[in-house]
Amino acid sequence: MTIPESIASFTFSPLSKFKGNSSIISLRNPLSFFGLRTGICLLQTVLAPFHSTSSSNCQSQRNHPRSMFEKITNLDDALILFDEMAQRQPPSSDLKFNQLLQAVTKMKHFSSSIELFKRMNALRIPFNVYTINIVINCCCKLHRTTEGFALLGYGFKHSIKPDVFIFNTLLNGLILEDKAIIAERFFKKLIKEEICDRDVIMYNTMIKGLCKCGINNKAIGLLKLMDERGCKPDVVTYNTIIDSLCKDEMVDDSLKLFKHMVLRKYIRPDVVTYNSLIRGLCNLCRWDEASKMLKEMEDERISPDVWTFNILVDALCKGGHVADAEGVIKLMIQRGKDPDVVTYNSLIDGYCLQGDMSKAKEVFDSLEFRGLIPNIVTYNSLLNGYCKKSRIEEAMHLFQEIVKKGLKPNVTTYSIMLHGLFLIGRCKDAYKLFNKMRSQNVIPDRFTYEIVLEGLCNNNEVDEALYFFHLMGENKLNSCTNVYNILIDGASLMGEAKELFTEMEKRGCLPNDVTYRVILQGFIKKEEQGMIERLLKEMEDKGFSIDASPLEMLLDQIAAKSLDGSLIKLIGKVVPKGVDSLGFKS
DNA sequence: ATAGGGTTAG
Repeated sequence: MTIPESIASFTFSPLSKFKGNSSIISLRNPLSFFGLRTGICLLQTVLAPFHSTSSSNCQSQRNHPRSMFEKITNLDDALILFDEMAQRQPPSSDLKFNQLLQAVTKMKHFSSSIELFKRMNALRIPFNVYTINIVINCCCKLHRTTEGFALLGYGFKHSIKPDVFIFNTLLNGLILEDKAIIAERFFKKLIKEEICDRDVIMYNTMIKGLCKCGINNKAIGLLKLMDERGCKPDVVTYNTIIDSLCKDEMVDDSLKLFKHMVLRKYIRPDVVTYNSLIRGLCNLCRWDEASKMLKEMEDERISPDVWTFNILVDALCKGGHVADAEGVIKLMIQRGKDPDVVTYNSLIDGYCLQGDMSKAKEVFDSLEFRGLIPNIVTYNSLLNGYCKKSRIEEAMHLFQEIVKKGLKPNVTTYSIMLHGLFLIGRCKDAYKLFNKMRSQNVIPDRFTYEIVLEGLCNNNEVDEALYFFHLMGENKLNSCTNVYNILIDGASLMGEAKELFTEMEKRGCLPNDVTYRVILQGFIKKEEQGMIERLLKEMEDKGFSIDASPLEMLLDQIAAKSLDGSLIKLIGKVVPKGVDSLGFKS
């Protein structure tokens, strides 16, 4: 296979010629993705041919909105128009009302849409199956799918027979709310009892649901099944699974599916397909392949969009190459793709990661001038930067600004702040903030709990941590292994640790390598021969290997004769393969 | 000719 010229000019840069191996360079230096010297010459080469035909002419095609409702860009105008339409004699058609409702929905004012529908009913303005679907969709987007189902009944009363659109909307609602089991039952019922026509969107929606709860195989199974049943999968079907596989770091499987789609099924990939794959490859630092993909999409006349550029900017920033990210932003502007707030959020994140808070702040301040409005993610990035540098006062100040700007701090915002407060030992303030979070109805997630528990442990508040942990009760924490690890690590009283260790298995959360490292270290410190033996045996049975740090501690203590040499045999069985220098035979 | 599905934050 030949490497495209434009990539080659970049990949086989002067340095790699000396080494005669491009992959070494790219592994060690992700920068090679964008050229060694300036960082962005690859992108320039790859992306240049399309420069003149960039999508600027797309805009001119949209000079004439299909309906006057597309002109409505803010909620107030929509509400005024509604009043006008409601008073008009003769009254506006249901078509017009639907268009208005849809315009409000497109602006994401879902509750307002529902309110308008209620007013239509109060005013006895007639509605149809489209109206009902728009409103059900609003309920679903607000995670109020139950109300969506209720509207179904309301429609029946008004002789509105639900169609496949409505059932798909509801199915999607269930999946948005993570009710996959109910969704699957609903889906099967629709199909088995032939309640409505089935179409590709119904299958796609169900496939998304399966992917969302991590059962990619089942999703692929359904993909095959729909094909067999004569419902042809389309690019969205494949995109859904391709993206899910990429997110689960199964990029090779994803690429296989991609090839299957293109070469066997003759389905043309689109920009979303490429974006998913490029993101997946970047996340695994497979830069060369990512740039090949970029080249491929250009060859296929699929123009990178703002998402594509944002993915590149984000990957570069996360890899610490902020200067290159800045270069990509210049490039995207050249190509007529205006950077959005997501672009700059990544950049802010990148500067924060480098610890360059003044640059981060500079980018943040530039948003206004660029006509962009910072969102909660923007604030979270900056907050995180300040907190990590223990600049808590500035963080606090920013936190207050969030509320002033009419934004709502979310679970991430609070978690970042809590982390910052614990970092500088302000446990009391952290506790206060935690309570404030609860009073604002922001639900802590597993990260929040981990931050609180770790924060307390690090500040020698192990008893508080344990108390807090038990207060959480049966609260289902997905990563409860992590939580136990933190607590076991924090509990210097080893009796407590032992209890937690037994308790975690009882609660169905399995110890992992971190658990064993942490608990082993504790018992080595306490020189508890018996417990160490038990743990080493258990590790051998479960196939865990010992970490470098407890191993070193163990050997030191054996050498100092504070632990018995008979342990050596057991240790040999849990030393990871490849550690031969220590003279163990496994 | 007015409704439904796929890609980015700690």
